[in-house]
Amino acid sequence: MATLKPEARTVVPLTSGRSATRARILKAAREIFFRDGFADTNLDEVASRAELGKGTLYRHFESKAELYVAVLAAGGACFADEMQGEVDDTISALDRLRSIGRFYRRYWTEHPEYFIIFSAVNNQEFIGQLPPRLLAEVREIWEQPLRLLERVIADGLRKGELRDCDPWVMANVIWRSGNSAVAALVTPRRARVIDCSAEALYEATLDVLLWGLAAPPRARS
Amino acid sequence: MATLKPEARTVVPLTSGRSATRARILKAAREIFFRDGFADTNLDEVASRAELGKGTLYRHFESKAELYVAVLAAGGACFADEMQGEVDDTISALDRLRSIGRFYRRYWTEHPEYFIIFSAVNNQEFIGQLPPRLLAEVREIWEQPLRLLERVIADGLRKGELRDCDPWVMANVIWRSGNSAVAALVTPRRARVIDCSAEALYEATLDVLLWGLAAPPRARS
Amino acid sequence: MATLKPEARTVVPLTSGRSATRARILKAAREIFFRDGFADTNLDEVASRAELGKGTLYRHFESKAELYVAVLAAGGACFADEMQGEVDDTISALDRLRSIGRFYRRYWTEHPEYFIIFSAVNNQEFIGQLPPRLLAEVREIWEQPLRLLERVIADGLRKGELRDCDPWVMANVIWRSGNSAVAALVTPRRARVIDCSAEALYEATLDVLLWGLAAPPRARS
Amino acid sequence: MATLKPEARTVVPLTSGRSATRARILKAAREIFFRDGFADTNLDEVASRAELGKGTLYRHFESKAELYVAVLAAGGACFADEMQGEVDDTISALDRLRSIGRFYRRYWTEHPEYFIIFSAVNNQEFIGQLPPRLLAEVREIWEQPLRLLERVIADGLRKGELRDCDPWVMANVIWRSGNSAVAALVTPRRARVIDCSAEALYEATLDVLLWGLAAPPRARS
DNA sequence: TATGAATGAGGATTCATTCAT
DNA sequence: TATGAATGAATCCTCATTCAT
Repeated sequence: MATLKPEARTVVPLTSGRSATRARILKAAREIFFRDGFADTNLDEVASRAELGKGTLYRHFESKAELYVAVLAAGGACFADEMQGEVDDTISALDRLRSIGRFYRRYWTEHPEYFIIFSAVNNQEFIGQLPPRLLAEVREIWEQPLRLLERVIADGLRKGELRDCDPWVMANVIWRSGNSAVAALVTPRRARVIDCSAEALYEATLDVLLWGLAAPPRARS
Repeated sequence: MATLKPEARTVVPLTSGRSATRARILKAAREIFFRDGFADTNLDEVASRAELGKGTLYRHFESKAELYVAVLAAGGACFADEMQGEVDDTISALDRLRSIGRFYRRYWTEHPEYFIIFSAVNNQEFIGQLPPRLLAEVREIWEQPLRLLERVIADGLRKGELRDCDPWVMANVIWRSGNSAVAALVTPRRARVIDCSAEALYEATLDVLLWGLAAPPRARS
Repeated sequence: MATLKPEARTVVPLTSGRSATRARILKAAREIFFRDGFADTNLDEVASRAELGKGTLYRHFESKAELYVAVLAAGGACFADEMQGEVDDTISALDRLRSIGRFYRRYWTEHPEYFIIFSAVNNQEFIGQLPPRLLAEVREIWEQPLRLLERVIADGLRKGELRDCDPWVMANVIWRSGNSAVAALVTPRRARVIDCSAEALYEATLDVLLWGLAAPPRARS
Repeated sequence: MATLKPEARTVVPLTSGRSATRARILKAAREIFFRDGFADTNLDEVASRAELGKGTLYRHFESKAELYVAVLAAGGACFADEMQGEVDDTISALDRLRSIGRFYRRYWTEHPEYFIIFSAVNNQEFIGQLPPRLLAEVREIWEQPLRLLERVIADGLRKGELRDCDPWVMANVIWRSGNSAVAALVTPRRARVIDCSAEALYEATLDVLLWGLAAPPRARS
């Protein structure tokens, strides 16, 4: 409101300027996409939640799909970074997988928006409409965590901790089964088709997958 | 106009009259919903594919959502019936689960439309828009196969074939993980976010789940 | 308002039914396109002038451009028919050209809308945006009068009434010069860039063209 | 800010400062207006082609229309100057008209942008939107060449070289017919409604007009 | 019952113009 | 003076639903 002194200006950038606007749009978009899904999200509402004019959205993102993917990319980048940090190379592959499973649960429970948004893409809700360029971008973002899983599995195989399998295929099995369990965690109970404790479901999924992966004879608790 | 006596209903020719029209609508709707998803399905196209006037749709179904659920119900009824017929009580629980897994794969591969349509609901694509009555209907339809799984698991536990678990929770684990693998089977490769052989993925999922469930010591091939 | 007797219904079609709606849209569109030009025409206004919902326009015409061309086609068909009727084969080619010139003036003065609309296309105002199919349609419509001119000129050449020329090229010369003079007639004086009596301009154009075409020695008034 | 003394203006470097910026805007605007027409021209693109900020446009021109007219004015001033230089008072009026016709062809072929832009105004594409002040400006610019034509014609009449006519009206006839032929020259063939050799059309137009103007008996080649 | 024309709210996107820096 | 981010009115088009016939 009041005129700032020149020096004060360098403090402002956090709440104004191009990147701040972009961040506000992403935040608002994430919230609305999460609540309403891609098809039912109204960009007018995104704009007004971001306290910006509608046109401003288009100065930062070329289209609704582009905005969606940008939200997804932001979430994916975060996720991949944190997941990487979670992996402890000093423990067994099975324990690493278990700790990834715990991280997975914690992360998505704390950021359900990203999961739902990612999930929509993963479930081809609107994949058909996505221009190839954006599809490629989404792929790149989400391939990283899977490659990390693949590496852990390959390591476990080398050390004889795991039953024989194709690491890439098994990474996909874990990823998809894990997602299906997380989906229960982040979906409000009244919106779920089948009623079942999401916590128990998640634990059981993790347990079955680890048992199913482990090489006999067992040395686990 | 007047309520018909039950016997009178069976007299109505199967290829004309109210029920035949309904069937044509359901068929057309199933095809288009499958191809385009709920949001992008245009009822004009459904009507013209059914070779019916658009108004006719509304004489048989109250709304687009109602039509969607009716398609889903038809698919679910079919599925539950066939799945029931597949279960052979003379074999072990693990083998029964494996044979259900095979059936699952075969059924959805032959009827991908139903899977996609079911999947959309399952993934809360538009659950928010579904009136509670329709949601309840969907629930009832899809609970049957899960209850069947639950019974097989409970039986396996009784006979000591399986590791200790909550049958209902484990039925949900299998159901969700299985769905996540089927999703890969019925999604065209170019539309999948992550590239992985769907057949290998399905087999690996089935294998891991069964290993994970089986009680040690193992007696399986 | 009051219920009509069944017999009376057959009288109604002129003001209701699909073709009547189409006609109302064409009329409204012609008026607004005439007044505002293609780019500045608002289809909402067309709809409300036609006393129809906006969506109705799209049940009859696929797009704004399609509607524009339909208006043009209606005008062009009328024009070609009447022009054909105007040609009297018993008189000399020069006199036939003169009478076509008179017809031209009369017709466009009575239907300035069509001229303006045609003119916009002719002056490539939005030709670039026109899908090839529509461009071809426009071409076909407007080629007819030119072919008629070409025939009259060729006939005059055969009879030695006209100076040597390429009939198709000369038809184009007359058509374009004629149009440029008609443009003055149908443009309100205040909107014209250069102030000049439109009537005198038209007469002088006709006179110069005919003199310029006639073979010497002259036998004209 | 303050009014500069006339001498001071010539001191401003030609490649920087206010007038150079203005020139760059005009050049960019001319190119884009030419390619896209008034309605479809995007000022963002003009600014970026001029390698200037968008706001800068508004420091030099009050509005899009104002910019359009400025482009037009620049072209018109050029044209009038060169046309004036082309007229050779030592030859006959008919020959002077013919040489103007040649100049006309050459000039517009070399500067199609100006012609298209001028043409758009001439064809009232957006005359309705033009504030009266700008319309007056356009009029003044384009009246000069017509007055020059008028003088040549009046001279020809005085010397008995031309058939009797109103010089101002006839100047308008030549101007409009000439424009209609130039239009063919500067319009890419695929964009023309009617297909006809533009060169032949131009020559034929010139020929017919001169024959039509010349007083009999003829003494022309 | 079947029809299909009509509806109009709704939504994505564009762009000339403004204004704080 | 130059900038370019922000604006928001404007506009084309879609489509689920209604209703007169």
